Amino acid sequence: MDMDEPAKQRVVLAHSESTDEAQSLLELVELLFFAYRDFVGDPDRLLEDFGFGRAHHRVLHFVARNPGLTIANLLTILKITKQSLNPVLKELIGKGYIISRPGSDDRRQRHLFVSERGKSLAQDLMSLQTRRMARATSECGPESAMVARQFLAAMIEPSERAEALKIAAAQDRLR
Amino acid sequence: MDMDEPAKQRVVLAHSESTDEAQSLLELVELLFFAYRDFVGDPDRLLEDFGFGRAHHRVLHFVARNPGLTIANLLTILKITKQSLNPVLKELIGKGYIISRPGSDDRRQRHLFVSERGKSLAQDLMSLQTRRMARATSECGPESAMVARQFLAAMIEPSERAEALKIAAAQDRLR
DNA sequence: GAATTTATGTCAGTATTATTGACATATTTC
DNA sequence: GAAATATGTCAATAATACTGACATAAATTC
Repeated sequence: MDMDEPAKQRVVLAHSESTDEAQSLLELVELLFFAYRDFVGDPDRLLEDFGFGRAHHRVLHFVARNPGLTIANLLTILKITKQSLNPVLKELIGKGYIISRPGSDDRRQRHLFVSERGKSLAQDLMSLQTRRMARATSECGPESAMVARQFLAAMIEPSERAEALKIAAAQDRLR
Repeated sequence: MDMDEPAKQRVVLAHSESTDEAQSLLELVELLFFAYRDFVGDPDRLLEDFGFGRAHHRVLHFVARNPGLTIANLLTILKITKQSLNPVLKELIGKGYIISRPGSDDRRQRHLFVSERGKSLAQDLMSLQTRRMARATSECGPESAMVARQFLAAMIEPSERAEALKIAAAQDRLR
């Protein structure tokens, strides 16, 4: 590095903005990657025993949390196509984890519910993930969970945030 | 609810533990799902323009952040098999985003580096993700980022945590 | 009441990313 | 020289996603 070229150095600093700040953001990005990897790893192992995958987990989870959900609702939450959902949902219904009922109001719609079996599996999967959250909370202190909650919410796409918060705040019907 | 059956109520409470606590953990689980969905959504759109997928992103990212990484290192970080990595890495090398060099110490090993082109794409992808983190930080306050960092680290599998923190704390070589 | 729209279901073809198992090659270590 | 190690490769398979096309039933609109 040429010591007598201060202009060049200024350019470098301008490009990297505040280095500490940038480094902190980078760390958050990578820690989120690792945290999520382990967060989904727990349920993955249990799901294997049932011949299910992550896609089954997500469907079962949101149906358990939002009984009476329609197909269209579910597709919006999961952001997948009906063609992707179909085989997964069919399998969950076929194996008796989810129950589909035509709507009484609009009979074209299907309202989805978990069976006792589905409720039980959804609970087991959920408890693996809340356990991880509980451990992190106990390590970082109860206030940290509130901050983490706020921070995660702020990461959600603004246009989706209200909807996501509404779902997350759903009365817990799993117990 | 029968007001004169305190015993029953106690049983319910025992099963659900502290309801507020449980509800808070459930919310964290769901918010993490939505946050991560959007977190990976940004880069996905950019990657499409290059004919790359998420797998390419992860490889490019960790090579950019840890120049000289060996294949074995990379497999450990990503927790995938070499057969899964192979086509992705070959494509990144073939298109000139990553450079592979035999180790001078152990010539069986391959040391991976990003090219200028690879560095540039890695930067662009990273900035999409740090931007989201920056937005969340500005919404929740600078202290929140530190708490979020601690909380995410606590979510990582204890046996992996030291390694993950080491990687996340790597000097930023992207700029 | 006929025409259109909507909610769902289904088929076919394809892509990405992952797996296991088997085997090849080069290099290092014992 | 034999064994272990790091990487590369082939084949078969699976899970999860996509687009496009089309079918059906029910609701809505004209």
